[in-house]
Amino acid sequence: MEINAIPEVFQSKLRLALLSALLTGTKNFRELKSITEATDGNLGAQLKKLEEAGYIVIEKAFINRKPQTSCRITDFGKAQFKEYVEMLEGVLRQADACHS
Amino acid sequence: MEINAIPEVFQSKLRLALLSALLTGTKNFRELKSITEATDGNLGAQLKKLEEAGYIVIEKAFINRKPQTSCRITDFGKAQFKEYVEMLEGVLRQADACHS
DNA sequence: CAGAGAACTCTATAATATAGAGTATAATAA
DNA sequence: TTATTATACTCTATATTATAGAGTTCTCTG
Repeated sequence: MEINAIPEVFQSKLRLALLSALLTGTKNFRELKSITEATDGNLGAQLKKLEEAGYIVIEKAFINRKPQTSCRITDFGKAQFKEYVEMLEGVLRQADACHS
Repeated sequence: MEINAIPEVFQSKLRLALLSALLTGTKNFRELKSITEATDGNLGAQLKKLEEAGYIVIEKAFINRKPQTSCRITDFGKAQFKEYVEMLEGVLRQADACHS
């Protein structure tokens, strides 16, 4: 990943928080809302963007007779997240090398 | 640093690229323009934001009889960048722990 | 069928990034 | 002194994006 080509996905605090939450396991809409304190509308919109970008999958079901939207990060999403962090780590390493 | 409180500064590809470039040493306006391929207006605006946030210092001088704007990352800027990366590393570590 | 809970869609607003024109500055040349 | 040049800035308009919130849809319950 190039610093000049950072995916759109990572340029939003909320999307980053959602991905972070999902990295530790599948979560439903309610849980994500509670974790991020986003409004329904915004949460839905950003989840949709993450899905469209292939970072997560959204599954709808009725559980305990209530609708539940379950969100799971994809392998691609995980890999991209990791790549993003590794790119930043690379920047730091290079910076350290310059001053040693 | 908390995932829900990521500084504004990091929510822009261009600002991130500028900080990355400056982590390896002081650079002038021309160099940053060439590295990021930003327009003058946008570059000036984003550099100003970085300066206002205390991440960089901007120094103006005439070198070789030409005006030159020299940008340098501050200790605070470096520390924040490092904190940001470390926070993301923490997220990854936690995620790995969940699947081991 | 009415009501409740969940999550969505839609729309309007606010915030932000970006482009580009125009401007200020200092040095130099004439 | 005036014109010219290079640099980087300011200002403004536009485009993009995030966000809030109202209203809608859906399924189950009573």
